[in-house]
Amino acid sequence: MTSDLTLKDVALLAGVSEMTASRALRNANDVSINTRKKVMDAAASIGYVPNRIAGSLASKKVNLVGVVIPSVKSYVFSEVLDGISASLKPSKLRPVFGLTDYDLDTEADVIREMLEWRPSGLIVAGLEHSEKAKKILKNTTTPLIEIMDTDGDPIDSCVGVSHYSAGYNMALAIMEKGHRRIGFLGTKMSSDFRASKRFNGFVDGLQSNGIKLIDQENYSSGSSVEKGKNFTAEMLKRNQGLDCIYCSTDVIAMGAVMHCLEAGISIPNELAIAGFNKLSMASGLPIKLATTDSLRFEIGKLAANMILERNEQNITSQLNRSSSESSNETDQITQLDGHVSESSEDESKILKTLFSVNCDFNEIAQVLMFFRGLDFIWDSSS
Amino acid sequence: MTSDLTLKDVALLAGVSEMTASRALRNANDVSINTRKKVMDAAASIGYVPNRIAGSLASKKVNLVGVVIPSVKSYVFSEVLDGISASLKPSKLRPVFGLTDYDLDTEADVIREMLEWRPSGLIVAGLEHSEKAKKILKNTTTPLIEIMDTDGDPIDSCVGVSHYSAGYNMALAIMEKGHRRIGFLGTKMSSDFRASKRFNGFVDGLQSNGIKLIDQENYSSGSSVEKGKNFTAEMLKRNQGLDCIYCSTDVIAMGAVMHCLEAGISIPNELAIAGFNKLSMASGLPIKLATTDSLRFEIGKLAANMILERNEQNITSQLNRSSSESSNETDQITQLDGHVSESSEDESKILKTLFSVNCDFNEIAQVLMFFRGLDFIWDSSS
DNA sequence: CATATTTCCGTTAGCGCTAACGGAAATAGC
DNA sequence: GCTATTTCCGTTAGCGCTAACGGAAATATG
Repeated sequence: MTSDLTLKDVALLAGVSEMTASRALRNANDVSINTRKKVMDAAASIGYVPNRIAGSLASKKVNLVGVVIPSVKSYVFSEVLDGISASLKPSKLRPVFGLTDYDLDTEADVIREMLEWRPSGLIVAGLEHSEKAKKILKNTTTPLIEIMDTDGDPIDSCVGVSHYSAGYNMALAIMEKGHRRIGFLGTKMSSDFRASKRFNGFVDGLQSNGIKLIDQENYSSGSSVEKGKNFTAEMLKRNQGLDCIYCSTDVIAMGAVMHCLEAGISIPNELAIAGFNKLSMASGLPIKLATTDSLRFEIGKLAANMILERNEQNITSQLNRSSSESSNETDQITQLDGHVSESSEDESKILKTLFSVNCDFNEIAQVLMFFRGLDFIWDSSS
Repeated sequence: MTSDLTLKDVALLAGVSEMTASRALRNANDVSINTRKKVMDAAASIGYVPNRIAGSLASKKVNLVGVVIPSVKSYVFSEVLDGISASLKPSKLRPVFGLTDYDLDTEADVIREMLEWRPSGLIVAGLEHSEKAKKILKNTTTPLIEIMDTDGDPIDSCVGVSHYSAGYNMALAIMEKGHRRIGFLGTKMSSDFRASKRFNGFVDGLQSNGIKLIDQENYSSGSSVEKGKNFTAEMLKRNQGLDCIYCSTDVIAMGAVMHCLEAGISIPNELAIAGFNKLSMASGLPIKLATTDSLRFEIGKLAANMILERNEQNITSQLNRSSSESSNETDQITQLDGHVSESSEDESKILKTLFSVNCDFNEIAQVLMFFRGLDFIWDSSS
């Protein structure tokens, strides 16, 4: 309706210069209380909404954090987003989400699009990227946190859990409970690297005891309780004497539980079931699931905090720079740049501390396994 | 690492003007194949990433769609986001999400922040907003779609289902099945308007048959399977002879089912259970849930499509404008503005047709209820 | 009372890109 | 052969805002 209002309109109405109006609206210094009120009132009266595009261009500050994840449908990433939102809420930074659909080419496009906005930080799920994406990411000054996974080489910093270890340790826990005839149920792993790492870890874990998988089913497309239920039924039909199924996620494991409830199969006496993620909705099952906590909320929270820290660093280093002698500034900048690039490239990567994950061995529900997450943060910036 | 590259760098390297470089990179017309390749190569060789902030300011096109929702944790909104993403994917528009935490003041802030980016469209969950938010929304030229709900007055356009009707019709369906001693289980409704509308509709529906709720439990904070399970247990303990529970969401209803499975209560013979949303994960239950489809994906898809349509309209109307005589342009604009503002303000709102929802009376699973969604789109722009 | 300091506001000059126009070169038309 | 058209590229002038500086007015200092 109202054609777009600009600062000029506000300034004219308030009887001040554009600059003063700008300062007043941003709560910057150097404005008297009276004029500030005048400007505020003027802006409110005409319903002025500042143009962030112009503001960001002029100030070179964008205050957006790009978040690149495979999907929002999965119950996994939504909690990551929630953690990120929680961390960023008190700050000026806001998350912007991009979806890759588990496709590396799409991911590269999304990352590129994100960087075109010159965000204050970038959070990307996973350590696997296309060559194109890697090149872009290595070339950028934007703080980058790769999340969810730690099995691989982070480009900048990363926060996550080791999915290989999750699988490996779950295998050990399962065997310790005496199970030997074990099956695996999960999605096709070509595109879900973390699921595939869990699978590999699991197989290796079994192998360490000389045990091999009896059966495995890798169905395509997304996980669902229903699929878990149906495939469990099929797998049990195929394999007499199967005494344990490791599912690639809790969603599938819930389906397995559902089948057992329906078919009257006793858990874990006749069949043990393990999943991954520690989804909250699984906690309502009549039988508690054995699972590994993937610490989704915490990972999101921490990743966002790391971005915040980096931003504060940038701000303070800029302050230091401007407070020092203003002559010969080019040298100063070069030095700063040199320092930053060194610390983020050459510095040996530091293993920080960690989450302590509670063991969740549920005796009441008669379930058999638990797993202590092997989780760490990899931060090249400290 | 590389300090930020600009178009100038590319242009210099390619030996052309900035304008030509800009055109080449945007695949615009008026560039020969040779120079385009030269520019592309130059850009690739130095790893140039265009600055969208500057581009958007100059072209006055932002290509972002703001999406304002209460939460991402809830299994509900993630599917809406998915629908929006699906629709926008083939276009140039990209979704940006903002979370309100079911708080209207936060919502107003988020909406304002979104509009500061001058998005191509805004999708906001719900029809209830703070006065401040309403004022901003009424004042903006940005296409606005309010989603999820239709019980109320949309500011611009809306897509959703009637939650009041969902509750009302579920009550009718339940009574038709012969149930009379009915309880309600849900979250505190002060902040979740749609849940509260379902509740009111449900109570009115029962009332239409002279029936009153036996018991109700409105717990605070979010829904979870576990809470549903525990509160069902409590409600059954309090009320002998309760024969049906209507839950404010499927998540809670799943918990109710879990309790029954655990306690050996037969569904629906001893206790009928109904929910809302038709969540896919509920489809894996040994017993199918009675529920109402909230058409989350479809709503998201449609809302995004409406934004796309509006944008095409704007583009074509701009084309028409520029193709007509270029003199006296001011008049033309005024006329256009007048037309647009009239059609979006004064035009009587049109009830379009809609989704046809399949009835899902599940005989196999022995569940008793179904509901045909009363869903429509409210579009003031057509 | 003169000077130093602080408070406040305006002016200038961009941020990095693109719309719009104009003009030269290449091609077409007769 | 000269004009009309098309193809291609550059120049100019912003988009709406803010950083940085400078200067006047108000206040503090001796």
